[in-house]
Amino acid sequence: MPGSANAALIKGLATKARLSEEDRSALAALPIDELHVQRGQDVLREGDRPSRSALLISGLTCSYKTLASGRRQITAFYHAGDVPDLQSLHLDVADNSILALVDSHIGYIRHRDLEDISAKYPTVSKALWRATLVDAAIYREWTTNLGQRDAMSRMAHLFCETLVKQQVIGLASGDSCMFPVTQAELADALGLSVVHVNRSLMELRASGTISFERAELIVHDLGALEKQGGFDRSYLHLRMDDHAPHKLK
Amino acid sequence: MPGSANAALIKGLATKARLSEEDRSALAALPIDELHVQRGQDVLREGDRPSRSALLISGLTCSYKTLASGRRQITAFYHAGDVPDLQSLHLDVADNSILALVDSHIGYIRHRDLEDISAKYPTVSKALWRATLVDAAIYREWTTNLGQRDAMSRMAHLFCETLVKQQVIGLASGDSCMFPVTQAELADALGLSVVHVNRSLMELRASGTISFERAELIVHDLGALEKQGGFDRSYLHLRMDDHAPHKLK
DNA sequence: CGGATCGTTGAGTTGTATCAAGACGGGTGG
DNA sequence: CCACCCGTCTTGATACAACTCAACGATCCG
Repeated sequence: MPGSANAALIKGLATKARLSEEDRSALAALPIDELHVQRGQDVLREGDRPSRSALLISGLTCSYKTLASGRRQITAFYHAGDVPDLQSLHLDVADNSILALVDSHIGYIRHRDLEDISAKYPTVSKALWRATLVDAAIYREWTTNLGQRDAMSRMAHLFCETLVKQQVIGLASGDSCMFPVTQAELADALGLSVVHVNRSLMELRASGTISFERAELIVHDLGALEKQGGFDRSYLHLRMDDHAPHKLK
Repeated sequence: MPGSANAALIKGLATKARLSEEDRSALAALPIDELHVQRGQDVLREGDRPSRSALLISGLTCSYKTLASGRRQITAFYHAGDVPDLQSLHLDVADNSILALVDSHIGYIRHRDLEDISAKYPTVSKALWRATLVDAAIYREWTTNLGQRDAMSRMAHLFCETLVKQQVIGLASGDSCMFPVTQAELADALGLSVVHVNRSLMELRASGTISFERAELIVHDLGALEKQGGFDRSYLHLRMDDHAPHKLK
């Protein structure tokens, strides 16, 4: 189905930047090579020099860094419509890897095509730039999350972020969404041990604010969860204006 | 002295992106309002909607976030030639504050002027974009640092980063540089308590790899420090080609 | 049925935080 | 010039959050 990849791109970008009709039709014409990657497969490896960026059409990916010690830090999760390595457009060698956490559908967009469209449509260029700036804002928030909050709050914060991101792209139903990560992956994202993730998770569940089973996150009390995580969505820089009221609380 | 601010900007950008002669002369003509800020003064506050970005001409600034709990996370340090809030060019409301850690000299560049120059000189636009991408890469590394390394290694990593950044802009003499931060500020950057920063610092000093007194960082054994911190400069995406061999090890 | 992955639990250890207090130095005002 | 204050650094004692190691249970799948 040609164009579905472009639709995902446009939808994702639209949550991060303003797109005119002209921008949309230009983006709709962008050539995108689609392919499937299986769970556990790397989409990009640290040190690569890609000539194209990977759009996530469906599924879930993360970027991560591996240390000499063998430890791993997940630095971000990406959902449908995100371009996890958009920065590779201008940063020649990748400083992180990207991994599919579940079977995913991705689309490759050649850097040359991105540069062409950027040159021709300044507002598209601005939108892409802005998308990378939003990613950066999220990294800042993660740094803060890891540096200042304890295990429970960190986890609550991550769950809030995940829910909101998916609500915005219409992948959540009410206050629940799919989040197919193992506790080991949560541990790597939160800078905690697996055991401690397990305990914090059970504590969160016991408090009645969330359920998290079989890859599904159900938030029973978003207010409580946001409070617990010190979550304030403004760092996501969402464009709420023309976005339908996705049950904005 | 007109132009010294522009020179700082060009020098800083040149470490992060390739600039043609044409780019340089365009940047040299950019209007920049200079002013001094005193130590402890905010250059920008979370929630602001600036219409200009702040170039750091001399001194030291950091970006930080304050939590409801009163805790604070420093998310980055900025040196001469950096533009700490360049992202505000496209991100309307600031999600962090910026603070002068010592008396500093900064220059304001109007967003309108940046947009004009970007429209006219695509390679300048690309250079600015790339500068924000390098910042993002550093945030990713910090997330990893906070999530995966223990106190000593975190600190070693930060010292390596600080030294290398200053070597690149010519502010270091050999393997030492000024780094006028208090231990409390280090604590906020590293996600540690002041007491623990003090102890880790003394341990680092005792190991003979560094000295850190009266705002001066002296690295006696860079190899050992890099090893301790698991430091690999590639995430800084430095352009080493036309940069004089600043004692590149 | 056996193996693999993932989640859960227990026990003991370690890294880091907190609280508290003293030491040092630079600046200010009497 | 001294006395004092304030910010910073240092040190000790204690508490706790999070880690490690180890084992077991539950699923799922071939």
